[in-house]
Amino acid sequence: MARSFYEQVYDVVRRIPQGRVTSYGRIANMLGRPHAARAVGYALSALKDRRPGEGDDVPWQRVVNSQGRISLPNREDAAVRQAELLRAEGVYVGEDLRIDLDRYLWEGLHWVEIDDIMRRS
DNA sequence: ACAGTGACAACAT
DNA sequence: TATGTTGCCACTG
Repeated sequence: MARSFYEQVYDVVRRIPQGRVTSYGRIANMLGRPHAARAVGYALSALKDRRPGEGDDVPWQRVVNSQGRISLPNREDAAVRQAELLRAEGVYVGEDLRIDLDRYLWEGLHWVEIDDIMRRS
């Protein structure tokens, strides 16, 4: 059976370089689901109740919305934590939790890598 | 099977 | 710019 959408999302996120960020929508596009941005956010949200030892290597803090803003409505504490994690790896995050995409945006994977993730790996 | 849920995004005001 | 609205989606009881 093919990998679940969530697993594919985690695989992509794991490949975001340290100090760079990308958006929910871009990840959805990379996986061939241009309209599944919301589901990507849902997948990352699911990490919060992961079982011990799994999902620890998913750098979820490197995913922001299309405007370059940290998107965690009704979760101020988590938003602040995400900002701190990003600053810790060299990304400038303003007081308004905004990030300059022209400077930190990760363009994404090459199709060969995408194919690898989609199939199996 | 089906309605509800959200860490989205594009568009309209 | 700042909200509000609408379309979309994978996953869950």
